[in-house]
Amino acid sequence: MQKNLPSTYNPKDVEDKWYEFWEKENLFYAKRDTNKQPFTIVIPPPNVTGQLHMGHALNNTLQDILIRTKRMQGYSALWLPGTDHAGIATEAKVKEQLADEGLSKYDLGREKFLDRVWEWKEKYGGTIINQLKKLGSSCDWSRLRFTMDEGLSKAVREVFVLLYEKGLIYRGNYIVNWCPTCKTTLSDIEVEHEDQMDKLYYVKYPYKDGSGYMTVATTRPETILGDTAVAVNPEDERYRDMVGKTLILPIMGKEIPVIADSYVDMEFGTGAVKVTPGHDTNDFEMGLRHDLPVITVIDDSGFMNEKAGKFQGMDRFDCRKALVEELQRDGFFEKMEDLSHSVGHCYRCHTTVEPTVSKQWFVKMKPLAEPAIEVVKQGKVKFVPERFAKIYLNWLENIRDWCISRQLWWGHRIPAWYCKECDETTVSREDVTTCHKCGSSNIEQDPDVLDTWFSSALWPFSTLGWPEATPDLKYFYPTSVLVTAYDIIFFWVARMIFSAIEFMEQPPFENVVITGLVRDGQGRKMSKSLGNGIDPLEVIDKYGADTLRFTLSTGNAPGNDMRFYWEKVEASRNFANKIWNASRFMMMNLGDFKPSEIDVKRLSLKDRWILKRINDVTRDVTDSLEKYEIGIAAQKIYDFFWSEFCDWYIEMAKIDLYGENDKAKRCTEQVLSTVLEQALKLLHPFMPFITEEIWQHIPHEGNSIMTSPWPKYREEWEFEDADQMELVMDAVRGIRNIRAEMNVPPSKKASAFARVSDPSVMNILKSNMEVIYSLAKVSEIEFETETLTIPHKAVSCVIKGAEIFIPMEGLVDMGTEIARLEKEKKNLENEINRVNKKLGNRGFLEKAPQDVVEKEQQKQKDYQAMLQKVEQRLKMMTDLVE
RNA sequence: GGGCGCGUAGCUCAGUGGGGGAGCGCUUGAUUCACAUUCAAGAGGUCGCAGGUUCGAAACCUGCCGCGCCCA
Repeated sequence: MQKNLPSTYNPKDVEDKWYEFWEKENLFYAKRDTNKQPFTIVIPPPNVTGQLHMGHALNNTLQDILIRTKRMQGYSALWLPGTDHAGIATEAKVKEQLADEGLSKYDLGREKFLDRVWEWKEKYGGTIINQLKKLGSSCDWSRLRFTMDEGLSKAVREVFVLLYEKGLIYRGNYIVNWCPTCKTTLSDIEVEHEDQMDKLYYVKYPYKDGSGYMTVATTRPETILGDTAVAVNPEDERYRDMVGKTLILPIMGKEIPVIADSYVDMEFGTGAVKVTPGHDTNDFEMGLRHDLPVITVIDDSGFMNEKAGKFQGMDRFDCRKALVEELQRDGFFEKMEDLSHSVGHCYRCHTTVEPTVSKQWFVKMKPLAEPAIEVVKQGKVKFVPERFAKIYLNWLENIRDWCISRQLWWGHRIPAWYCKECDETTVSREDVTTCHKCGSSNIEQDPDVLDTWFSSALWPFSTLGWPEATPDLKYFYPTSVLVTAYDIIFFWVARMIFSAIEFMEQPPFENVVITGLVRDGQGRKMSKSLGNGIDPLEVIDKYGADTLRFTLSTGNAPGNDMRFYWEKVEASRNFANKIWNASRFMMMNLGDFKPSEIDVKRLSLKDRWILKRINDVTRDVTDSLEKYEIGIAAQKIYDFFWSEFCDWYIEMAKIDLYGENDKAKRCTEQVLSTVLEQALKLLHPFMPFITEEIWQHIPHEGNSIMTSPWPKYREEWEFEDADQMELVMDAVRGIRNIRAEMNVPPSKKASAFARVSDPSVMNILKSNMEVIYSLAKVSEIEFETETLTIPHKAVSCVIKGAEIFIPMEGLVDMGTEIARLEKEKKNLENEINRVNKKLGNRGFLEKAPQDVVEKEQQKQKDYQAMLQKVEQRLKMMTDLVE
């Protein structure tokens, strides 16, 4: 065994080495094995153009923890990786690059532009994959997929055609969200609503018959140019007689009707609203109900078009000002007020979204949403934590049709061809050259591409080979769990669920584990514009991937946001170092040790205790991971390793390891080695690199810890008497406490007296005297059952069933000792009061479970005995002072 | 306007029916013997407020206050 290891762990020396080893040994490869259960996770595909950020780091750490655990538990564990073509983002990046050369995408033309994007993808698309490897992700890279791969593109076409044939995809003139900067449509969820301060303008619309005017309130006067009605609520008394009258639209001078629609909020403004079906979603719906004409007055760049008359060519916001001035001049303006309201912005560029009417492709959502609602309601798909199911359901229950066409070039081109001769649309799996109706070759493919999420929605099955019935699809589908952040439940999770139900006839996964966001130290979202992002690669470079992983997996519950702190990183780094040093200790002390099965009959109390503890921890960690309580699992193994294994067991083990008793030594070596290896295995999913590095140094079977079997709970390690260790530990703590309070340096060995009333306690303490000597720095303990003559100048502590005294050789400050005893007395009295109150309550005795009552009764006895001893001692000390 | 979450030690957060926890920070002491990225000891909390359910509430229910997020 290696003995000359550095005293601090250096991740840089080991991480890349082991990752290469795992890859070389093909350990990430998931083999279809009918003797094993499959366990499948598909990665939420990061943008191919992206860089790893903290969100990815968190999300992928959690997936890796789950997949590594299952792999060790004997499943055929597949973690399927890949990237997403990210239409808008990628196109934006390449456009930027072109701009540096003074070119636009139109200068290149579609084909050449796409060549550039592919070039760019080949060059930078691997970045995030390599970054995932740095994190330690045990993905099956042989199955790497990309949403624009041939197979996935085929799946997209198949889905489009099938939905079209079923009438679930249609093309129509409809109101859509338009970004005048990105020059594309956005789906409803790509619009971010933000409150902002604006003005609410009150404008007079005169009646045609000259009987005065009606005042309407609007935040967007520029859209007056496209008004086709004014609406009031049918219940509104004020306007009952006005419905059906005709108004003259200010500035434009044309006639528009007053209509009644229950959508109108009587409380808002004047209770009368202008209706602009061409530029407002709700107005558009109202327009449909009342058969109003649709007039768009703003073009795709956000400028007023030819329908805007003299305002043509003006920016929409400039037009607003100009128009208000004109209204004021012409006497149509009544007043304006400040108003805080919610305005939609483009999620990419933050431009104010312009609702506009245009011809787009849509997915009819109602029929698809219904079964997707059912599977969650019936628990066939479960969210962790559950509350996210509500968010999901609420969205699907109020869903509107999904606009899937995007005015971009990078993406899956819509497989629809329009005939210029007969106007027919041909939708086809294969590219076509002739119209399917009239046979004309004068046809043109739709220039638009599909929303990137359209292909992401198919990810859980398209990546496994669908629409082909591949063996992978058969074996690994449906997947087991999806791990993703709450901000893409609508974008992605919901769409995967309804797509999978439609095409695979079953949901894509059983469980959805929702993660929160990683925020900065002040709780702000990490963002490029704020410059407050922490680069995970920087953390890995400075502290190692294991440290980053542990930082992200502890102290946080599913679905809750977490803050990133360097102090937390350091704490995790310290833990890695602790693991390193505990292992180093073992390697330095085990010499020519050969592992063999533990002989339970030879074990000492400390051995039985630590075996019982690792056994419990094994069960608890396994259970927590099973419930996706990853933070709890991490905390449990952390506490065990540091507080129990290192602080107590290793310290106690030193006695045997450095002692003369060969049998005891061998036994301790055996236990030490067994517990360490088992702890390393439990830690492996969290910290794969350091555990592999150490495991390879210690005696082991197999070629990697990552494919070694996950520890099992063992009934033969239950050891009912192992709790006796607590008594010994209490004695050690008691003595340490006295020494600290009395300022006795550890270099000064004290001798102690123990007055023990309980013979079984006497036995336990006597047979573990060496432990007390060593850990509490005591040179000897003299035991007495009866009235031991204790030196007056001694301090004492009381534990269950015993009193321990340490003579202080004239150094005792009586005042300090009395104060210390008073404090202890008060603590005990408090405990006794609490217990007495409980036991004095008849309801408690009658209704509480028997074991709880018994526990309290035992406490009452123990505390009273302890209090009595403290009081006696206190009386003696005070008498002495007087 | 509707919904969700959070409020626990100085800070950041776990805990969710039966003696209030962790990390960091703070105080005191310790270093040839795995680790100062360490060890030992300690201080610090009417678990946001008010009601209720219960033998028993930080946890469950209701209301309120404060903060945040999502949807419209």
